[in-house]
Amino acid sequence: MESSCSTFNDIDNEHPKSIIHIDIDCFYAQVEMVRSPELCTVPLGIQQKNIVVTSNYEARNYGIQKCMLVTEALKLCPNLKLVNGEDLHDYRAASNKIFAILQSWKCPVEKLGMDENFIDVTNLVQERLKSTDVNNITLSGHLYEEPSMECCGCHNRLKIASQIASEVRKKVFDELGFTICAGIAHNKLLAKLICPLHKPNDQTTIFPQHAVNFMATLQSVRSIPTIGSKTTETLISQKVLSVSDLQQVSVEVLKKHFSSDMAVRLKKLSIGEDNTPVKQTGKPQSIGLEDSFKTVSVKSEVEEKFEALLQRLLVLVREDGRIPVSLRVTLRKKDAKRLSSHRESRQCQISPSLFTIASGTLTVTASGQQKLMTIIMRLFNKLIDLNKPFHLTLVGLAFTKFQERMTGRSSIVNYLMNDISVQSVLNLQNDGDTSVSSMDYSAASPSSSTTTDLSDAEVEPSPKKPKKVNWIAKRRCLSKEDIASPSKLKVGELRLNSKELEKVSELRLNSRDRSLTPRASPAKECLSDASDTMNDVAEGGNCDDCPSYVDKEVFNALPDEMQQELKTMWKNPSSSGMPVQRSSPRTNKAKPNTILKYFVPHK
DNA sequence: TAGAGCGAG
DNA sequence: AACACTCGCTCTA
Repeated sequence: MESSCSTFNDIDNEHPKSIIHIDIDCFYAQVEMVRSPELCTVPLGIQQKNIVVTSNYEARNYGIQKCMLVTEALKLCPNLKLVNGEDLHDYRAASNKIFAILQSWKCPVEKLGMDENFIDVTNLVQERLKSTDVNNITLSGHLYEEPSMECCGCHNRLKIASQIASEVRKKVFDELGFTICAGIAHNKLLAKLICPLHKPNDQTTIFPQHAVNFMATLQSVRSIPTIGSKTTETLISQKVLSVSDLQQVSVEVLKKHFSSDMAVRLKKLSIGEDNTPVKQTGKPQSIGLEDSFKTVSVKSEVEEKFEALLQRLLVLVREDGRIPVSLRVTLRKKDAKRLSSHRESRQCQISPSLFTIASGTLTVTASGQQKLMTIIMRLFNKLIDLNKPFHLTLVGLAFTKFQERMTGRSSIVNYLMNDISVQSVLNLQNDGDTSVSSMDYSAASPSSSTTTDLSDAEVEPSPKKPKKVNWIAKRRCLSKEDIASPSKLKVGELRLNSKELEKVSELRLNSRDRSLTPRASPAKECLSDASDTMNDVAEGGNCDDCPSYVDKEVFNALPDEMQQELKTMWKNPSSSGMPVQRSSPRTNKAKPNTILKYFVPHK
């Protein structure tokens, strides 16, 4: 059942979007080959523990496969050159560099792990279409299948998208030396699934009309993203094994085992339909760590574990720069029945005043750390009855909310309290043509004067208001430093044992030290009290017009217009969304946000 | 809002 | 190959 297409050629059509999926070839191996070009000509394997996690194509000729035992791999290829890949630092750095390049097309980019990205080039395609002869558009790279009929105009759009994909691949190769694959389609699902059809260093486009047939070529339902192990199990229990099976089974049957929404979703996926948006990747919504072990049954031991976790976690939070306002404690009890991940957790709000911002650096006082430990153990007590014996196999700690999702203006205040961010903004202004100005969404975003209310209400964006949702998505972007500095890493990509973690932490600290302007001269320019809480400083600003937490040099470097606005804001904090009290309810009225032209908040 | 479950890499 | 770790999304009470 091929989807019927209209012959309309306007924007309001059936397949309006153009999505590129980017996949870096044998990522770890390429990082090593780029670093040491002599490795390019030999079979290379990346080793973690005693397995080869990936290999270059030279090695694959010998039959080396992902996650093969080292012994086995060496049998197949005695000459296999092995490089230890347990320290992910350089891989993360490379991943971030690539991400930065992808941002230069000024389209939403969503990072998926270290070696995959989605780019929504819909708007860019639309732009290019205006200055293109629609009768003479060529496709770049492979096409899954020649079209047998006209469609809504998506063929031309996807052809242009394929050209963009070529540009992307060329630029990444020219600047960093990485070869990558791309899949081009009108949605994320198809773009991702079509991507590996021609590997390595190549690209494939699929037109919507071939979606159903293409999906039917997939062996297992498991190959569809969002269908994981559990869903596969359930489907198999209904004799649905292949994607083709899923295409044929009735929604009614599916509804017996899945929610109505999920049932419909599964059916759509099976025929290649997917309307999930590409979400601009930004800072994580939670920062956490966990530690597993054989067993811990003593309270004091638990306390030590949490203490250690907290220390590491505070490093990460400091690097992130945002002030956490919620803390979660997780644990896993030793369960006779199943070792599997039966976690339990408790969380609570924490006072932002536990954290201090001094000279742009987030810190926690000793007493603040003690208070945090008290909170942690209180949450722990909610999970465990200390009067009874207990056996734990895992403890975890995570900050799950951050103080920053405030009004447009107050988010600017956050910028000024974090010199890394301010620098990134200044960079933006100084070299406007920079290739990594990820925050310029002028073409895609609604005119700023129409979107004034950036109040708390948007923390939970209403899916019914696409405009607002767009805005949220666009506000979630990385600053230049986020991308360039290896110290700003997505915690989710951290997968090291504790020793490695310590090493990385050191690296992060070092690189941060380098990236910050002064070494350590706290409170020189202003009479700021290091123990000021954010609330305190917000009310007690001095230093002429700018409060103590603002670097005066930075302030002076800002455009006059913005200086004026900020001064007004500081004089009248209560009406301007200053971070006086984060408990202030949703009283924010719409207000001018011209200042947002200069800042794009982290989140 | 908190907590659990699922999915991804 | 299975497991460990971290993060995001969604559903439910």
